[in-house]
Amino acid sequence: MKEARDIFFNYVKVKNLRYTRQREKIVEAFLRADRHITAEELYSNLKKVDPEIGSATVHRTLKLMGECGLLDEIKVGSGKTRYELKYKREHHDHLICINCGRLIEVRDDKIERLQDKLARANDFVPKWHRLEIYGLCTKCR
Amino acid sequence: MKEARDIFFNYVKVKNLRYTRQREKIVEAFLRADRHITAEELYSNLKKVDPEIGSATVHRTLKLMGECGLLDEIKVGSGKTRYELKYKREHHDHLICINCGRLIEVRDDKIERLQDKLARANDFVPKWHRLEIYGLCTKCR
DNA sequence: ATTGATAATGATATTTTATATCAATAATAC
DNA sequence: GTATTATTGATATAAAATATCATTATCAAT
Repeated sequence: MKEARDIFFNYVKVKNLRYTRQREKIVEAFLRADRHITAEELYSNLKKVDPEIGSATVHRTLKLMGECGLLDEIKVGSGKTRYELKYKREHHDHLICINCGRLIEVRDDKIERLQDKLARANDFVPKWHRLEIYGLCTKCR
Repeated sequence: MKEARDIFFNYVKVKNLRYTRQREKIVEAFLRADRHITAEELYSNLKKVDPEIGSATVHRTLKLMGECGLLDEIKVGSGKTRYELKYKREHHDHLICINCGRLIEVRDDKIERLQDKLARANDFVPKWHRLEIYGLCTKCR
């Protein structure tokens, strides 16, 4: 996943920020990580390999990644924010199991188009959206 | 809005909970309030009239109202949860202006049906959903 | 109406997640 | 190499929600 990395470090350069060891490690760990990871999980992953990284820096770097469009914040359920890689992935929606918490990614182009139409019909310029369908997954019903 | 009130107090009765002065006031204030109110806002509304009500009780009562299906929790943006009356209102989605924060309620039956279909196609039993479309409203574009 | 069991309350403490502070350090331009 | 200043990590703080707990209030049984 070389390109996503480059997006980030290009953003850093453009904004006259600095290329640091920590940022590099955090970005790479994020790109390697499971989808929908929390800041805390990412921090503890990194901690194992490199105990010299602070959680504040993880939060700060995730924020930067958000600013340059690399990830989305997903706030759902327990108040813990989850971060999801956005760049170069097709947009998708989520099915969320209310019993076990499983997240399933789905997509339906017809829905996407209708959403756009709906927004425009209300004199609204859509930029992005979030659709979460709550219910029971196969295992839990 | 008598019926919503009754839903709540019926739930209280069924669960062998108690009918208290505070619960009554909180529920009625919520039903009178603007849509998408926060716990804090509701608390401060109540405080003006009845300084004897505690914020913990407001939170607890909102939770109860959620359990009996009277309201939805909307977690968006700032980490502050907003509560929205659900009972006897048609389900709707939200357009959210990323500039001024305006919330516009919308609904499209075709989208609703497709969402249901999408969930079932994934072996998922949908219970409810949330669709938020972010963008710019008329004033802000 | 009185009483007994116990649910509910409000004040406060605690938890949880994210952000701010700040002295020390490290990255970059010159 | 040096000066400038962004970044870091530890820690404190903020902000929202929940837990604790002694006291009070509800309500069923009498």
